[in-house]
Amino acid sequence: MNPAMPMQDKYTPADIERAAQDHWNKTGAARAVEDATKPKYYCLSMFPYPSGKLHMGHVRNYTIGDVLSRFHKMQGYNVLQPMGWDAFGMPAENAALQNNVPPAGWTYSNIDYMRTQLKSLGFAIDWEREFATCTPEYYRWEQWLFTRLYEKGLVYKKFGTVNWDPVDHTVLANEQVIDGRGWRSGALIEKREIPMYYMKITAYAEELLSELDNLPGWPEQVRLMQKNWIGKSTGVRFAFPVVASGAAAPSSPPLQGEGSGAGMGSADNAEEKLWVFTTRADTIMGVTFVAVAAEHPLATRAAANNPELAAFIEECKKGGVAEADIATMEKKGMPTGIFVTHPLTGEQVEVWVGNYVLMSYGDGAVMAVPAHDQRDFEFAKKYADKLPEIKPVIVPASWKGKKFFTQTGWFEDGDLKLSWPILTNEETDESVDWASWDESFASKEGVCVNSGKYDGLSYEAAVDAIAADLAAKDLGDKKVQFRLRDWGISRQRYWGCPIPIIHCASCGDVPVPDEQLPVVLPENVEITGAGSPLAKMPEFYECKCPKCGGDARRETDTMDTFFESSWYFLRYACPDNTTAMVDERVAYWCKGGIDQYIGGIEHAILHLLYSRFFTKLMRDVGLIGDLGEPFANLLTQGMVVAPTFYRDLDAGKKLWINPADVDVVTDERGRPTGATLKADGLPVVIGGTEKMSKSKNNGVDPQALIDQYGADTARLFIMFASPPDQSLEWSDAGVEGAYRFLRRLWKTTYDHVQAGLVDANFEQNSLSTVQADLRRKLHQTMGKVADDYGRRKQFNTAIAAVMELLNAYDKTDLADTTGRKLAQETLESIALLLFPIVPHIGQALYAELKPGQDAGSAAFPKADPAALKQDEIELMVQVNGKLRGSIRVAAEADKASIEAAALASEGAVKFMEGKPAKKVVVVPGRLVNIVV
RNA sequence: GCCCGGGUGGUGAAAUUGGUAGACACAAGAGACUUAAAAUCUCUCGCUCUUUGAGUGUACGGGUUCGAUUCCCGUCCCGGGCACCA
Repeated sequence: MNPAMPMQDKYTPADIERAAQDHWNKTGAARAVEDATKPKYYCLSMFPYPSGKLHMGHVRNYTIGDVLSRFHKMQGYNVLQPMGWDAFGMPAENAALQNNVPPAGWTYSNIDYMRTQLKSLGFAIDWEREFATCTPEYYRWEQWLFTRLYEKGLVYKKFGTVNWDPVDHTVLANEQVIDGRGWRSGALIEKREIPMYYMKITAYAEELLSELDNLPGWPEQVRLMQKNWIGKSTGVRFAFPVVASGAAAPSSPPLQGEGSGAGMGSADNAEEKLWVFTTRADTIMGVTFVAVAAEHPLATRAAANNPELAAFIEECKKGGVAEADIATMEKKGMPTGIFVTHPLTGEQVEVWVGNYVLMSYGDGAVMAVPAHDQRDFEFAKKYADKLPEIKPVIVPASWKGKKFFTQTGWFEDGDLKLSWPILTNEETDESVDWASWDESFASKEGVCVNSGKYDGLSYEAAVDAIAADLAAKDLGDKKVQFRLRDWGISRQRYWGCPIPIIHCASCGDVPVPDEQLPVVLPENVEITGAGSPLAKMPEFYECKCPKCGGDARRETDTMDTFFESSWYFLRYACPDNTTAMVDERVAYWCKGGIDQYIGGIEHAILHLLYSRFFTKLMRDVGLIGDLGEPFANLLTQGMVVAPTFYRDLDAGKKLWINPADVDVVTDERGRPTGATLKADGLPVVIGGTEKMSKSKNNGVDPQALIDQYGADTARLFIMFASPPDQSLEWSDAGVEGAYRFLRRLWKTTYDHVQAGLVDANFEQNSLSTVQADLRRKLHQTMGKVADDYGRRKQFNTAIAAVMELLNAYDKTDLADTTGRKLAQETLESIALLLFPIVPHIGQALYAELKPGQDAGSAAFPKADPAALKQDEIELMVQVNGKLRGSIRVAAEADKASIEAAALASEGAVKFMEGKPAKKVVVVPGRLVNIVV
C-alpha cells in the first residue's frame, strides 16, 4: 500500500489483505453516515444465526452483498451495509444440554468467533451498527411493541396444537420429531392443545396479498409462493343443521379458547349447526357425508358414549403436527352416528371424523363430494360399505343439452335421475366412469346435473344460485377464505425473548407496563431438556399484578425467534437509540424500502412474510411513517448444499457426521458407492444432499480455504462457481483456478508496472487493428460487467468476461507507445471492474497503477462509445435451420445485400443443392436462415 | 400429499427478448521449459461414424416454429418450503 515501496513480484494474499483491511479500518471506509445530498443504497444480507462457524452459504450470501455494496458505492451511492446476529434459538439450548455450557455464553463466544471470520473476508460492513437480538437492549423493544399490539387486539390468546413428548414431558419443535418420535426420548409423540399467544396476521392477509403486485424487484417465484401461502379463495360458507338426537350425550366444552374467530365448529344451543367452507358449492348436491377434525366438538361429543370412536380420536392425536406428515398420512375415518340435514335437499347425511381434516383451517369441517374431489373419492371408496353411493352431479360442459346414458337409462335435459358409475354420451360416445378417478372429475368446466333446480347451470351460475338460496334460509353465504393462519408465537423454551404478560387471578392477562420493561431473561440457568427452565424459577415468575398489586405469575413462554428477525432491518438505521424502538433515521435509510435484500430461498415464505407483516404493524402503530413494504429488491440466493453422512444410534436416533471427516469411495464413473469415517475407517451411511445446516452437520467451514488462499480467492471462487440464485453443491474443485487467475493478474500488472507507468490518455485512431479490437473488448467488458453487477446480478459471467479480457490482453501486441497506454487503461480498468468481488487485490493493484489512488473511491469504469465502434460484423448462415457457414458484412449493410451475400456463400450454395430458396429469414446482427 | 424451483460434456457452468449449444473455468491427456519437481506456457478435449467430412446432441416422450436449452402438454428424477430449524 505504501507507494514508496516497490511492487512485489509475487502475489502474497496474506500481506495484501492485512494491509487493505488496515487501510479501510483506519479510513472508516465502511462507515455509513446519513447524507441527504446523496442517493442512499441500503444493502442488507440476512443476518446469521451464530451457530459456531461460518459456512459456505454465509460466504456466498455476504460476498453477494459486499459486491453490490461496493459496486453501488463506486456508482456514487451513500451505502449502508450492516451486520448483526439472530442470536436466540434452539441450537443454543441443544449445545447447553450436550456440553453443559449456558446458552448465553455459548452464543456470545460464537458471535466473537464468527465476527473475526467475517472481518477476515474483508466485507465493507459498518460494524458500529452491529447488535445481537439476545440482548435486552434489542428485545426490550419487541416486548414494548407486543404490549401495544396486545392492547390493539392484534395479539390474542387461544389454544394451539403442539408436539408433546410424553417421556421428557416437553414440547418439541417439528424438527425434533423424527418419524413420529421424540429425538431424545424416542417416545411416540402426541398432539396436545395448550394456550398460546397469536399475532393476527390474517387481519393483514388482503394487504399482504395485494401488495405482492407492487414488488417488481422481487423474484416472480417468491411472490407466487407467498400468494399461494396466503391462499385467498372465494367460496361459500354454510351450515348443516345438526339432527337432534334424543339420546345425545351432554355437550362437552369446546377446546378452543377465546378470540378464535368465527365458527371454530362451535354450535349454538337453540339450533345446532355444523359449519363448513367450500370453493365448490356447485357440487353441493353431490354431498354424501361431512367430515370433521378429530378435535372438533361434534367428534368429542360423539366419542363420549362411543369407546370405539374415542379410541380412534386418540389415535388421530398420535404423531406430530407438521402438515407434511398429516398430508401424507393414510386417510382414515370413522362415522360418529351424528347426522346433519343437507341445507338444500333436506336429506340426512352422516358426520364422520377424518384424520385428514385440519382443525386449524376454516371451521375444522368439510363437506364431502366423492364424485368431484379426489381425496373425498378415495375416502369414499375405502369406506364404500359404510357410505352412500357416490353421486355425480357434474358432467363435461361439452355434454350440455346432449343425451347421455347411465346404468339406469337415458338422461336428457335433467328429466332422469342419474346413478353411478358409468355415464355415456350418446352423441359423442364418450364415457365417464366413476370406478376410477380422473382429474377431469374435479374440473370447474362442467354443467350441473342430478341437481334439481340447478341442473344445466355452469360453475359460476350454480355457485351464485346456491349461495343465494342458502342465504335466504340463513344457512350460509359467499365468503372469502384465506389459507393463511394467525401466527402462534408462544414457545415453551428458554433461549428467547420473554413474553411480557403477567397472569393475575383477578385481573386476567395483564401486559407488563412500559416502566417495568424489559422483562430480562435470566442468563444463569440450568437446561435439563424437560420443560422450560423459566417455569422452575420462582425468582423469575413470581411477581405482582401491575393492576391490582396482588400476587401474580409472570408468563414463562418466550417468543418465536422469527419475532426478532421480523424487524431487525429497521433497527440497523438507529441501533444506538435507547429511548425508542426506531427513529427518524429509518426514514432516510428505508425510504422506498431497503434497496437490496439478499438471503436464502428457504426464507421465501415465512421470514419474508413475517417481515412484511411487521413493517405494516409498525407503520400502523405510527413508528415508521408510511413505509409499508420493507424490501424493494430481493435476491434469493440458492442454497449451498452438501452431502450428509450419519450413523444410526439407539431408538432411531442418528449421529450426523461432517463431510470433512468422511472419505467417500466412488466407482469408476465417479458415483459414490460408500463412505467411511476418517477417524476409524468404518463405514457411515450416505444421506441426501441437503442445505448446509447445524442440525445435519454438513456445513463446510470456509476458514481452511481462507487460510490457504486468502479471502479474495474464496470470494472469487464462490462467485464464479454459479449464478447466485442457483443452488450449489459444494466442492472445492476449481479453487486452484481462482487463485491461479489472481496470481496471473498480479504478474501481468507487475510486468506492466516494471516497464514503467504511463498516462492512459490517447487517440482512438492511433491504435492498430488488433489494439482497437482489444480496446473494443475492454469497453464491451465494462458495459457487460456493470450490467451483470447492477441489473442481472449474475457475477459468474462478469468474472468470465474479465477473464476473457485478460486472455485477449495477453495475446495482443502492446509493445509500442500507444500499446503501453492501452495496457495501462486495460489494467486500471480490470482492477476497478474486479474490485467489488476481490477488493483487497483490487485495492493493491489500483494503488500500484495509480499511486496514491483509492480503488474504493474511484468511479466504476464506463464504456467509451468511440471504442465500441465496429465496421464489419460476422453473420451465421443456416440452410433449413442448420449451420452451414458464415459471411462478413458491413455493420450497416441492408437486408437485401445480406440476403444476396448469404445466398452466394460457399456453405449455402453447397447445401441448397441447386434448389431455389423458399424463404430467407434475416435476423439482424445474428444470422441468415435459408429455407429450401 | 400440496406449493415453488432445477435437470446442458468427466465437473462447475454459458447462451440476457425464440436465433452460432458448450463461452469462461476445473479435471484429464499430449508437448515445451527444468537435473528434477512445482510454477508457467502451447495444444487436444460433447458423443458417433466411413474423420480435409458428416450425423447427432441440452433428463425423457410429444407439440408449436423457418429456427426451441429457451414457449406449450405429459412423464421421470433431484432440491426447497409446508406454519415450533433458522
